[in-house]
Amino acid sequence: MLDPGAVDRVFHALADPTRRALVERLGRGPASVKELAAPLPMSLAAVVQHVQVLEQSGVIRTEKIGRVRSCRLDPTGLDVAGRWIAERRALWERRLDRLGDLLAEPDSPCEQRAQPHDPNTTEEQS
Amino acid sequence: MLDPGAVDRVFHALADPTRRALVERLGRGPASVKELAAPLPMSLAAVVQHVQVLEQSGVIRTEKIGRVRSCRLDPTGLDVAGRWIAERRALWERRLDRLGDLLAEPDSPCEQRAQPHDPNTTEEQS
DNA sequence: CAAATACTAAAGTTTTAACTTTACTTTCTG
DNA sequence: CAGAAAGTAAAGTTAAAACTTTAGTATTTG
Repeated sequence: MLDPGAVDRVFHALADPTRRALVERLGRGPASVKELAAPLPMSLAAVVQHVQVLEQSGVIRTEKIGRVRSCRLDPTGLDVAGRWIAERRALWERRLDRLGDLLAEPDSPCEQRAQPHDPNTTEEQS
Repeated sequence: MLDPGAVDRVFHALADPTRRALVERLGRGPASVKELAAPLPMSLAAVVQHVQVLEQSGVIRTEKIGRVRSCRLDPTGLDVAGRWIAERRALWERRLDRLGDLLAEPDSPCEQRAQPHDPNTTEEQS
């Protein structure tokens, strides 16, 4: 259920702004490494390295045809990151639900510090 | 629409495995910095620094009461990352849809090049 | 076939980030 | 009130990443 190594690789891949720019570009369709490098202020070799990181993390897929390596998005990688995030958010919401239950329960068997508490104040956080 | 600075901060924050571990821990409920540090093989000061990165990225919120700083998850940060990912995935799917349309069309005026090689740009020489 | 193209591999440099140590502040607790 | 507890701030150290340069290898193209 979500290989920790895969999670690590994909979040590391997405942490770099250049690599996110590559992903955004590839969202508009496949491109060669040369095309990816064109708008970027760095050497082709640097872009090749970024492409390798993205591929190893499963965020993109590449295929070499002749002397051109064509790159395109692969949803597998983004799914790993998306699922990790969704899981954390789900946990957070479950907790809020349970908290809501406790507050709704007028007579909970919960051994809380029974603070004298103004019944008018609503404790809320946004 | 998704401040690039915010995206950068949150993906940088989530790139570190220790920080993701902190987020996972906080998914099970709030905790002090000391409690967060307990299971980790590093100094308290290091954990404080991680907590600061997480807070500045909007992934967690903290509040200091007396001498203890209490930390809890804040969905705002994860939302930023989640939305960025969802947008890329949406683009990818729209593209597949269009491709499907083209393939379904038996008599399409198929433009060969999906990303037209810009006729204006002269091929670069190095 | 010679030159150009599009990478690729390896090594070195530089920047960034993580982590430590030390010293200090503030807030409890006995 | 003395000392412990829980951070915090700053500086230094170390390790990881990003990027460059150089020197290649296949693969077209004229």
